[in-house]
Amino acid sequence: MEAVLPEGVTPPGTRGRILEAGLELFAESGFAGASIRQIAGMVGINSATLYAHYPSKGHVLAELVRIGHEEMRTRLTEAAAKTRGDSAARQLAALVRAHVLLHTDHPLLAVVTNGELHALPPELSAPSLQLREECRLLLADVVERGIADGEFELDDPLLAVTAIGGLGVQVAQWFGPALDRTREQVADQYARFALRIVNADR
Amino acid sequence: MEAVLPEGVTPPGTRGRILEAGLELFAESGFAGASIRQIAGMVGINSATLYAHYPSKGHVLAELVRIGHEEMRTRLTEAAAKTRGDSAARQLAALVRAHVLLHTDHPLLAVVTNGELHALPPELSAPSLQLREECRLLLADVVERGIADGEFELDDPLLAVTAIGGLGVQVAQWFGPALDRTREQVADQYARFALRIVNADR
Amino acid sequence: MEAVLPEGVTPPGTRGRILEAGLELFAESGFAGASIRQIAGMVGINSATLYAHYPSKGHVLAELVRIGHEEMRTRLTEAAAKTRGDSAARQLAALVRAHVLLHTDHPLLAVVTNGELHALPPELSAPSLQLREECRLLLADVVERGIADGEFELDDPLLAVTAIGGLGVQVAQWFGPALDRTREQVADQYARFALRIVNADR
Amino acid sequence: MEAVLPEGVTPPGTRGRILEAGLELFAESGFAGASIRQIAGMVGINSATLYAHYPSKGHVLAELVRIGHEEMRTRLTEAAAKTRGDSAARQLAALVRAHVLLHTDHPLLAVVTNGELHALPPELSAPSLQLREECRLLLADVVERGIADGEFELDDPLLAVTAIGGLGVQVAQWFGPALDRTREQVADQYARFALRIVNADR
DNA sequence: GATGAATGAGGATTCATTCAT
DNA sequence: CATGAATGAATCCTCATTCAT
Repeated sequence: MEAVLPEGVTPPGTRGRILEAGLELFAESGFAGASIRQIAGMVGINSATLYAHYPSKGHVLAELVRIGHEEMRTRLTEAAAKTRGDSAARQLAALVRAHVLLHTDHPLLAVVTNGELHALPPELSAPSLQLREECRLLLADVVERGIADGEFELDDPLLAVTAIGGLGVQVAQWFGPALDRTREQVADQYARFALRIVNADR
Repeated sequence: MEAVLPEGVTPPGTRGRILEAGLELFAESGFAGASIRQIAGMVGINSATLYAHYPSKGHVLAELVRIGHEEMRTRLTEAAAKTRGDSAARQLAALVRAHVLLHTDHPLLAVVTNGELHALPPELSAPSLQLREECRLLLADVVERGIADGEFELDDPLLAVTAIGGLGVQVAQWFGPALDRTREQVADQYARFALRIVNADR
Repeated sequence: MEAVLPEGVTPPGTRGRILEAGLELFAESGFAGASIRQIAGMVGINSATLYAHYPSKGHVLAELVRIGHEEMRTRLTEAAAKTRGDSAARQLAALVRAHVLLHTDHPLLAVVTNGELHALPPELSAPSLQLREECRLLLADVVERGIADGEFELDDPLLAVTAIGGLGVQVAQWFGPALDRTREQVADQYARFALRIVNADR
Repeated sequence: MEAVLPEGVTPPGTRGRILEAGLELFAESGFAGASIRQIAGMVGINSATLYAHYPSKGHVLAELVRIGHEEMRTRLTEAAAKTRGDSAARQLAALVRAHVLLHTDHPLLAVVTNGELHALPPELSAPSLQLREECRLLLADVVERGIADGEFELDDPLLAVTAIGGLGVQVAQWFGPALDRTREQVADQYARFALRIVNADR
């Protein structure tokens, strides 16, 4: 699978190509399993040259993780903003659609962002953890509003939020050209699943 | 988190302790990130001694992955057997409950089983991939039966099966004593989410 | 004994010093008995640095074996060329002299070249084996010509060629400053022995 | 090539099988290149069991080297004894025949005996070095007698002795079923070569 | 920016050997 | 006699990183 970073955030030139190579290799082999020489080899530079662009292997991962989380925050925030004032159901659907599309559009980035965060020292992972919590709150707020409005019906809202978030995350594990569904089809279906989970799809 | 292997499958003595240490370390750092010396250190043996029990680091992982997939197959098969003849909804609930409980009871094993399979050479991963497909079919069959019986209502059964499967898998990422929910509570809620996804919870 | 490589073929700098150290140690302890750390220690570098110059221990041996065989081919070919048109006896003497001098001048290289070839994987030893066969043919042709011309008298030319070749090879086992013979003296005597073996020294 | 030890000297049972396996492996890979586990594996015993028969890997080699040198001494002494009173030429021929036959009959043993002696600590190699010198003297004496009797004509007897000895040693490198010569044919030819070297074959 | 050479630490694995059973 | 488990030392080699050029 090709490593695609979100538009506009990839640094130009060698820096960007290092990031793309790192993304692909970290996704495939994990942070520990990918070597600086592999990354450099994929970029076509000497491994020492990498240090002219990033101070360490960890900083390459850190930038990827940051980009991944920022992209998530951006997309979810936009989705929430665009549906401000709509019913909780419509807003939830928009959030889930955005979340799923994030994972269909950047599956490798999602895999690295979610799966390799543990490899970062706390001071590098902290900002990402905060973004993640922000996003969770975005979702949780909508669910709570839906309950308050009587739109949703849930015994355990926290588990519902967790489940709906998990649904989207899993998409990165399997979405690809092998599947004969478009990103839109998956997003629509998953939004519907979410509405059903909160019992808004009656 | 303590590394707990399913009952009855842990080899006795040093072999079993190696497996437990490997489970914990592979879950925490990934296959490449965990060293043979770390594993041996956790067991309290010299790293060379490990080779009296397993021919390579990969074989330790392979056995863990095999155990994980066999436990999944066992539990799902049992759940299906116990509900043979029941309505598709009851059977789906039983399968999801079993799937979720697998992930609450052995979260580390699930993380390793799902996340480190790629580190195995194909000949060691093939048997596990087949078990995984078996389990997917178990779930898919129930969903199809539910549709045929008019119990379930779904536009895209394949995506629903994927989503329901993904729900359970994600549980391993967060379930733990920090959460004030019992394994049973999570399983019940998730079973209900699954029924809602297939629109059987009307 | 000091490890002396043929003039002009030693790579400059560290690469060459690695080769010389390898030569000495492989000759003394065999390929398996010499460690990469010993070689590096003799050169005065870290053992990891060796891999900046050769991809593996085997490649160090391979280059030595290649140099040894090429030097043999060069010397024998030159000797044959310089005596083109001479009698078979004179040409045989020239070949044996060249062969013996090769072994007095580079005894360690000969020991490694002949004795450690088996340690190389086939794809690395094949070129050397071909050079060796070339040299054997050079000798065999002269002997056959001598027989055809009536200069030599032999029941079993193949065994004679083998014996004469073997004579030279053995020189590397004992020639050294301890012996009070010069390289020229040994070469002259051995050339004479060869002529006697083919019964040209009547 | 099968590892054949001289008759009557192989210890019975496991001890002997260890010796044969060691012979084969030391000949193929050198002392350092052959492992105790390989030897044990070839014998069909656990590697620890080997220590019930030999106190160390070095002692296995030491016994092989001792057997090899004793066999050489035995055969050469017998050849000399059987030709006591004969002309120097006949005795030289007998010695060379015996020497060559030793190397056709036990090529692996010769390779190990000559090529791996350096791997032994001095106190284990000393006895063998003495046997070797004994054999050299046997040959040197005959050559000197031939010169004194006027049978042989040599400028440099020492080199001649070395050359004739070397001839035989080399036989172990190539003699085998691939060659369409019998052991007797090789021995006869080489004896003749030796006589020619000393110029007794006029 | 880029590189080749260098390094100390550590990787997985094998070594010869020991010992309780 | 034989073994399985154990070990400390050593194996080859790769690691991330540095630095002079």
